[in-house]
Amino acid sequence: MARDSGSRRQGAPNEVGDSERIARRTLHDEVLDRLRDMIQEGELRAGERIPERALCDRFGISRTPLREALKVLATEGLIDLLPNRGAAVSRISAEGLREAFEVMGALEALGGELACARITDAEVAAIRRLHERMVAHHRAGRLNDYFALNRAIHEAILAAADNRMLSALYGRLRGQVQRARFAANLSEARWRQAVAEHEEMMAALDARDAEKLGRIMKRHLSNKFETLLDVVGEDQDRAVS
Amino acid sequence: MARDSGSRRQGAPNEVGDSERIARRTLHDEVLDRLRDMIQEGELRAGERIPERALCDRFGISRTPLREALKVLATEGLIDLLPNRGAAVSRISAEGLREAFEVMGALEALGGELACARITDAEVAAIRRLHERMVAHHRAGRLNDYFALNRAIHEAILAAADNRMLSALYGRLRGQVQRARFAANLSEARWRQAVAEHEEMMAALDARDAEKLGRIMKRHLSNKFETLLDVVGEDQDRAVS
DNA sequence: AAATTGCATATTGCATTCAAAATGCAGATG
DNA sequence: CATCTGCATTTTGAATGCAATATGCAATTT
Repeated sequence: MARDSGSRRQGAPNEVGDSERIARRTLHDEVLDRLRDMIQEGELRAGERIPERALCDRFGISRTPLREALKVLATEGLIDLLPNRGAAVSRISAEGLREAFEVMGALEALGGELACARITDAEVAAIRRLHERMVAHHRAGRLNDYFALNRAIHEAILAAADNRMLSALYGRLRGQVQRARFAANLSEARWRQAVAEHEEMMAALDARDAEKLGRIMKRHLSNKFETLLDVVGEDQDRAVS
Repeated sequence: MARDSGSRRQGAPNEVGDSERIARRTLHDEVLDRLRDMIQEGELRAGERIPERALCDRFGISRTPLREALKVLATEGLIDLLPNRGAAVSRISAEGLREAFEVMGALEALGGELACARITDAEVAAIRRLHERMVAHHRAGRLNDYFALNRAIHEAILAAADNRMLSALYGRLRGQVQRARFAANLSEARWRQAVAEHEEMMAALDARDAEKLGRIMKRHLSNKFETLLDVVGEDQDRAVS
């Protein structure tokens, strides 16, 4: 297929900062990350077909590594594989969104509970600082900064839970869900409520009250889902993303 | 590669009972299931290398669909992919097992809670019958039958929770974990305890007490993990499976 | 004799090729 | 005029081929 040069390339050299080690990624891995991003960033829209050939040309690779990446994306739930008919970016139904949020709620709660048992004082202090900054962003109405800190806090708690499987699973679900960018619209009331819940979370975390933190985080996520439904509107059948 | 016949085969026709629809599965799907089984059944042991060529010969397929299946198994966590060095059945560390059980506990609890809200009387009655049969197996000391019913009960509760994502996730984790066949040895004391917990579960389910059922199921799984650790022994570093 | 180097072999990653299924469209049929 | 049939085109599924990396072994050096 006369590619840029007939020779082998060997992955973007060293994207991680790991200075000694020479990073040598495989093409399918690279493509996988790239496609995941494209889907999550909305560059590929839900329901959109993914013709193999077009992407191959775009990435300058052959179909083999691309197809391997597609199989993986399918198991991650980001695309649907229609036998003999190619791949399409998966649509998330309102139903699927509910399911994802229910599971994420349970995972967040678990993260909170485990974190209470395992977190160090220093880590709590660090999260506290993130929290203060987040509250400041709320006061100033800086939604994007608020979301960034919000996410950082949830990730810090998960990290403190010291369960890689949990973090990985949660990350995957968030990836599936965040395509529904309810984020953009958030009523002032909902926003205040979310911040209040975060205050509660901090209190429970300070007290190392696992039960309580778990409950709050579960409720927090449940409310997040309600917010999303508000934004999406009433028709339950419409694909959300 | 001179296969059995140069021609295309088209998957085992119609393994599902779906009588009208002609099932036409792809090779990689078929291989995927087959490999998953082989790993979970212990036909491929943990740590064992998986040379592509050997499996291709064995299945009578080319490397392409096999490699696609391997990529998927890797994302499912059943195998590790070493760049340029092939695949190996993943070892589960005691650490990984703990993580998996923590997550499964949260998922079971969620399943129980949701089930309480959504389950019908008929479904409860059906689970009750499964429960009675399971108890009978316990009394008679039929471990395998007990396990079968045990699993059926947990699956029925999950099904009643009406959350496909939850069921799928749980199934995957169980797949990773069940290779550690602690099942075989189970002290009488532990067994009695498990049955007692199931009694509690039934009571909570009858009362539709979501909180309580969730708590019990979480503890149930936590105990299951303890049991496993008993069997595995004390050295934390040894790979369990 | 142990360690190291160089080479032959085997295995993996990817590109390419070939076959089967799906898609689109023109003409035929009612 | 709408629908159906048959063929050409496109696209997917799988096999094969080729280059690069890893592996194993023997000869060499100290």
